[in-house]
Amino acid sequence: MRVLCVAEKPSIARSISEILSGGRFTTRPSPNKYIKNFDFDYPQARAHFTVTSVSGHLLAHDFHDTHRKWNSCDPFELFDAPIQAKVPDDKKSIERNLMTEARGAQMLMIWTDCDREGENIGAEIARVCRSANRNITVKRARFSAIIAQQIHNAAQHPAELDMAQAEAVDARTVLDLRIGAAFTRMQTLALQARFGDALSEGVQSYGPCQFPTLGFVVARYNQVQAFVPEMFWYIYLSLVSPPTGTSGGNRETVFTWKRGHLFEVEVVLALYEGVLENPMARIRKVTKKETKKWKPLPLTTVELQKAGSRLLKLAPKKVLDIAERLYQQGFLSYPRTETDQYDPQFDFMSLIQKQIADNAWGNFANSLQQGGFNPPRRGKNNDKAHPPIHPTAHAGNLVGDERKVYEFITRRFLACCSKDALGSETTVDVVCGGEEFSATGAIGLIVLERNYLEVYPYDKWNSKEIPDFVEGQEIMPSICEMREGETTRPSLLTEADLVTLMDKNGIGTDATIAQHIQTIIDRDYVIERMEGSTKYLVPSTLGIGLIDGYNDIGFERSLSKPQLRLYELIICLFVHGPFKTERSMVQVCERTKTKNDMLVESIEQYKDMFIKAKREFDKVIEVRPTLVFPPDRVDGQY
DNA sequence: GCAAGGTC
Repeated sequence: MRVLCVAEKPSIARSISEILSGGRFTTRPSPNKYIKNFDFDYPQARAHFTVTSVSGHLLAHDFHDTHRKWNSCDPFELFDAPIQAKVPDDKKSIERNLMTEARGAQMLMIWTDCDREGENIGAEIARVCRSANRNITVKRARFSAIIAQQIHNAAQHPAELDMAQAEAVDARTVLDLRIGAAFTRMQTLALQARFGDALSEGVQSYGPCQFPTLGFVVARYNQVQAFVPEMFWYIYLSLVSPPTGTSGGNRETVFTWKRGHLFEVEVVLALYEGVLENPMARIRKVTKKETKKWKPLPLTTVELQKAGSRLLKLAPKKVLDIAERLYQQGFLSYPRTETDQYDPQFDFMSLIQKQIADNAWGNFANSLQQGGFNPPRRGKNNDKAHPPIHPTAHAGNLVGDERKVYEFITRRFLACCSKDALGSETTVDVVCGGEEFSATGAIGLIVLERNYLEVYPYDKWNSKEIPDFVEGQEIMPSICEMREGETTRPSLLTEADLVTLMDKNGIGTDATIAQHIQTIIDRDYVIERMEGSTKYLVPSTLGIGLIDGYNDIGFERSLSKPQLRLYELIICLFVHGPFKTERSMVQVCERTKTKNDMLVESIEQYKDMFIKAKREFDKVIEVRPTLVFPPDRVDGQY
């Protein structure tokens, strides 16, 4: 029997071939320069295998020519306009390859990633192969890691494609296109009609991911604007001790007030006067305990992007692009992963070995090999497809940002394989005039073993010595004052904050979060502002106008707030059928519609929102154009 | 000139 195996990407096709053939396969070119066909016998299944791949989705969806031109129709028609799925020109060679290979095979085995999109790509592959060979048997190999045992098992016990998941992705695709195109054209054309091309250049896009993303930025901005500082008062108590042998200058030990700070000045004043009456402080308790600073978790895509923004000062999109390049050069593992736990069989030692050559961290790698190795911590996430991001080869010649990203990932990997840092923390509890104070944490810390910190300078943990105190000892504070302060304004969002929010709310995927942030910047909805060394995201007048505008309309289901997107409901229905657990879904599901009814109904809901939005949109830009553009632009001085 | 999702 001849079996045609098709993976989602060329690298997986090669890995599968290596494992199943034990390294004995022949390679044939395909009409596509990135894709190779691998041939070998697989006696375990008494078959001849050909393994090839696609490169992500084969099909692209768009409207017909009759609706593709912006002025060809009212944007509203896009909710019902026919959508065609076709193989774009640059993928035609991939399609040709599949058809040729399918003609000579009795079985098609789908090896796409085991996620929803993978199921959909699998269905695309099956359609193409069946068009060339209508009798071909279609099977699905299920695997969660590129490990020999799993790959063999998948090859020998193939299952079926999950068409429900594949259809759910079709629903998502169609909804994204309809909603995105309709709202984008409506917004853009309305602004152009009111302000002309010169004022309103570019595209004012709407998308079910980019708008909630913008919504986060605007919500934080509004919080910052609405903030009113509040006064508070507290008692400041400290002891200044003379310098010791090693440290120059006086050392001040601050005892923080157990009450923190209070907002009633009279109350603090009364307590403070009590302290002043009897200012001698008595050491109530001295506690010394071992403490740890935990080494970092194995690296996921989202964490890489956050760290890249916070530590390396690179935009999330840029970090991901660089990681992708390094992956293609063979320096890194696959950079899009949600997994923060290593497989128990993972071969750490040979990867650590490869880093011994490095000038900066080679010695540390060596120490891990000489008994310093400890298994990495295990996080809670596993996408069952890819391991955490780690270096796969030593790269000595990188420069600039590539070097920075590679260095971070490598140091992170070595840190994961090391030990937690150990320290000893002293807490001193003090009573003064009936009030309790204590000095603790960073103040009384002695770092005993730096361990992973030696290779991971991104974490800071430094000793801060505290004078020796004895229980029962009485001291006269050097400073005992009532001080005042103000609550501080929340800060604007950073890119790292935004990545966290999107991740938590399920906006986009690990591979697309960075793109959505880039989109709202490219659209001039958001401006990056540097303050010191931190980059903050500030919404533009346009961004605020759009979000506040939609919020003011008061949709039942907001177009701008993070939420379970409507089509997520449909996907759930496609995949699981009606369910009753989550409240937000109950309304929809109790009606027990069929899947197609659901799709039609949700399009109807979006149509209603569209009509309302268009009406309000026209009204807003007519009556208060400054909500959309800055006053100087509206007045023509721009 | 529109979306979001794959990947090269």
